[in-house]
Amino acid sequence: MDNKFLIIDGSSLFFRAFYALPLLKTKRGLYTNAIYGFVMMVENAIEKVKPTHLAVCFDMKGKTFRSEIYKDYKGTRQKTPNELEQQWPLVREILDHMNVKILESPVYEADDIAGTLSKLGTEEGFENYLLTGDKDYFQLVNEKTKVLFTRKGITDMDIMTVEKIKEDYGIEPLEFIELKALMGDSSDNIPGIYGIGEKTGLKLIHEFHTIENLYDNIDDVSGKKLKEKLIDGKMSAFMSKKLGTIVKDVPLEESLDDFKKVDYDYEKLSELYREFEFNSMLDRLPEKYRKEEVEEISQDNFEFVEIKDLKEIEKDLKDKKSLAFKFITDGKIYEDVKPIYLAVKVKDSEVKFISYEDIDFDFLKKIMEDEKVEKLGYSLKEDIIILMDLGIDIKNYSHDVEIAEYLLNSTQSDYDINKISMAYFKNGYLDLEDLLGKGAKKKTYTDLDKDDLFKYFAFVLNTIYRLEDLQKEKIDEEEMTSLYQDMELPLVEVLASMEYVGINTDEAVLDEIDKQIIEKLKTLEEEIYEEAGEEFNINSPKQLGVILFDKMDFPVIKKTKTGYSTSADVLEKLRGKGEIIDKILDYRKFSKLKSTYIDGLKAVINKKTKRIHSRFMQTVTATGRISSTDPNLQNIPIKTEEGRLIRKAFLASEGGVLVDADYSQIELRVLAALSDDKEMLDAFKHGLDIHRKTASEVFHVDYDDVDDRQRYEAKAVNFGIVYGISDYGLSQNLNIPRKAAKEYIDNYLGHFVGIKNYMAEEIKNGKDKGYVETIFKRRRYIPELNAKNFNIRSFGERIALNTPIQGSAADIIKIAMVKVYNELKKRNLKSKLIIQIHDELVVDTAEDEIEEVKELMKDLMENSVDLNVKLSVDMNTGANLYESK
DNA sequence: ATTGTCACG
DNA sequence: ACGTACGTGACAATG
Repeated sequence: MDNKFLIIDGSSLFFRAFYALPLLKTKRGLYTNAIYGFVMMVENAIEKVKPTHLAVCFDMKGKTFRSEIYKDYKGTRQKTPNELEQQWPLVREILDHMNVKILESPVYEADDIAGTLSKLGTEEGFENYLLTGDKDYFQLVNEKTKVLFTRKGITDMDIMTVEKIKEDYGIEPLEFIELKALMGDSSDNIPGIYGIGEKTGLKLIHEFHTIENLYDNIDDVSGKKLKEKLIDGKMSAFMSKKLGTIVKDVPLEESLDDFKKVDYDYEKLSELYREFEFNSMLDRLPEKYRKEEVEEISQDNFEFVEIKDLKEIEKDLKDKKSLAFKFITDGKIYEDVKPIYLAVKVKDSEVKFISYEDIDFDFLKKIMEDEKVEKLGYSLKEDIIILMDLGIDIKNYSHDVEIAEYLLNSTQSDYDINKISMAYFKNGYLDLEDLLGKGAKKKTYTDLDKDDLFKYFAFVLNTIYRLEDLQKEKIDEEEMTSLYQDMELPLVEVLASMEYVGINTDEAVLDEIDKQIIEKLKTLEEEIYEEAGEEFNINSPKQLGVILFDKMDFPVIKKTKTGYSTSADVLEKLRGKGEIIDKILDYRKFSKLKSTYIDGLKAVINKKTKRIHSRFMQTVTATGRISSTDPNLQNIPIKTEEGRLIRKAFLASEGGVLVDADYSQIELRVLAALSDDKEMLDAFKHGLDIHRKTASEVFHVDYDDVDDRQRYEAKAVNFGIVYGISDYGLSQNLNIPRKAAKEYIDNYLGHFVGIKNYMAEEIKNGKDKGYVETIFKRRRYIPELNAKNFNIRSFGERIALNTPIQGSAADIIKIAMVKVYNELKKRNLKSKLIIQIHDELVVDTAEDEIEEVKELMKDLMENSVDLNVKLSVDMNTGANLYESK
């Protein structure tokens, strides 16, 4: 058999792979796109060439002999991004396990080594293949040497032979050196001759073949301008030729025999591919090294039937007491938009579709409320809301693909079922975005062909079943089964109810406040223009910055990456230096109130019910908290009186009151429980004011002698502890010197030793395991903890400290929510849980149930969990949110 | 689509 | 020596 030598230009492939692919990231936060693309290209080339010999060449960092010739060589190269840098050692690790020889030199570049190898190969009569994305290699092509030139993407490859080069460029391979001498190379910062590009260059080389010959016959060049350019650039051309010529006699220790291809270390490769989540790579390995979970999805994934009578599923349900379902709808039922279809799949049966109008709702109610039939779904909250509207009380729903995936990795940006599917399976996907498009032209389900629509939802329902066991297994392995079944799944129904019920909102109250705000804004606007001496857009930070810092010469306190910072803390520091500052702060405040809380809220009041149905989201935050959108009801103003007035628009339902219950210091209590700090536990046990207690320790004064300022500062220290403290952060917050902040912290940790130890332990633990967890085993992976970059690592450490605290508090209130909701339901009370604000619950309470509700809320919230610290709940009632808080 | 700002816990 | 508090969502301006 003939010897075939595959020589790989590692550096160029690595860069090409990185820029050709989106930034892929593993669950642990490892970037893998360059590695993936690299391995893919190498494997493709190996498959194509079937080499007997193999080598990879890399550039090393630092200067090479070319820098001696021209100091600016590669001077235009930008710093490699961090995401790329990280992948570098991992590629080498893979190559090691592929048993490929890696060559690099402090003096020569990858192409010089490759040139030398191809020369060696040529001399021995090998067939040589150079795999690269760099055109420079064309000069190495000869009868025995071809270039595998990667094109756009990572799968396309051109095979460059002598003939192909002649055909494409009309010149000989070696003449590429001459061409580059003339046109230069911007990526390597080789100058060439100014004003000569590929076109002119090719024409000249075609005619004169070498630059020596060109300059010997310079008078034969047509065109005066061009001749001038050539004469002016002669030096540069010859230097560029030197720079652009690939060296072919780099001294090497290895002989060709050393590059003989050897078998891979499959065991190790399989391990790495798993870590990198390279499922398709695993498939290329011999059978016994493949990943078991990778499962082929076939076309039946998309099969379905349409039915006219829902009862057709009844016989299937006889054997399998399990079904997945999804309503297909373009809107919200509480906005009077009815679903178009219902998709159902009884386990192991075909997916069935039925028009919404054709549904026998009594039958639907029967199966949905049948405790013996388990239900599965994806984004079940949406479907439960629809069922609620139909008066159906779903029972025994046991899996929600979205919620499950969120528990497995809470830091993803979305939980699109197609993306989840791609992470578990190999093929057979349908992307909703491909179907509906995005942006302004986004279609609705109604716009789609019925066939496309059904195909997609058939995929969804089939995927729910395919994922069920895999996700549940993982959840079990990570000890989150109880968290999933006893907390998150029951909560889905609670959140569905909160969204469905909504909160009674009085638009007239908002209109009244609006009138006053409009007046205030008008006056402020005029006064600001007056002092600025011109009119401008006060809402534009850019324009405001110009007025304040260029025109009016206020001192610049802080800059953002685009210009001057005009944020409130900056303006705060400028207070007293001019009346305009206070006016801008006021203007900002009222402008915010108007846009977000007057206009914004008015726009989302349901016309028919006069209620606002905020969507409470369960899979958004990295810590386990719930979030609220459209509108966000978790950030209604309270800190300033003007803003707080907005709360008067949120009313109890007719004749009732709002009962508001909030946990007192829940995060600090959680911290006391987690750290088991004796002092802190003691303080809570004795019902002390925790900020006052902190102040007495930080400032070394008696508990009773703490003054207001000290308490205020101690409060900031406590916040800092919860956030993962830094002296700088505290100093900024309190506007005190960093040294003073450091002293506060040292005093604090010197006294609360349990907390100090806990913090160190938590960080170590996070670094070792790659994640931290809450009291109830909710997990958050923190790849930042092992970053080389100080800032990123510090950020990771603060996350490691904050997440267990914030997350455990979130766990606690979630448990309380489920208990309160279920108790209200069990007792058949009219009162409904309608809002959660992280440490606070609001129940829209019927008048005759007030005492009962207050009692049960306090009891269930304070005793929702069993901790070594007491939980304390404060209660308030009122006709509206202003009064109940 | 991104940035700056600001509302909340 | 590094430059920072943790977690969200909405809006207006601007690229």
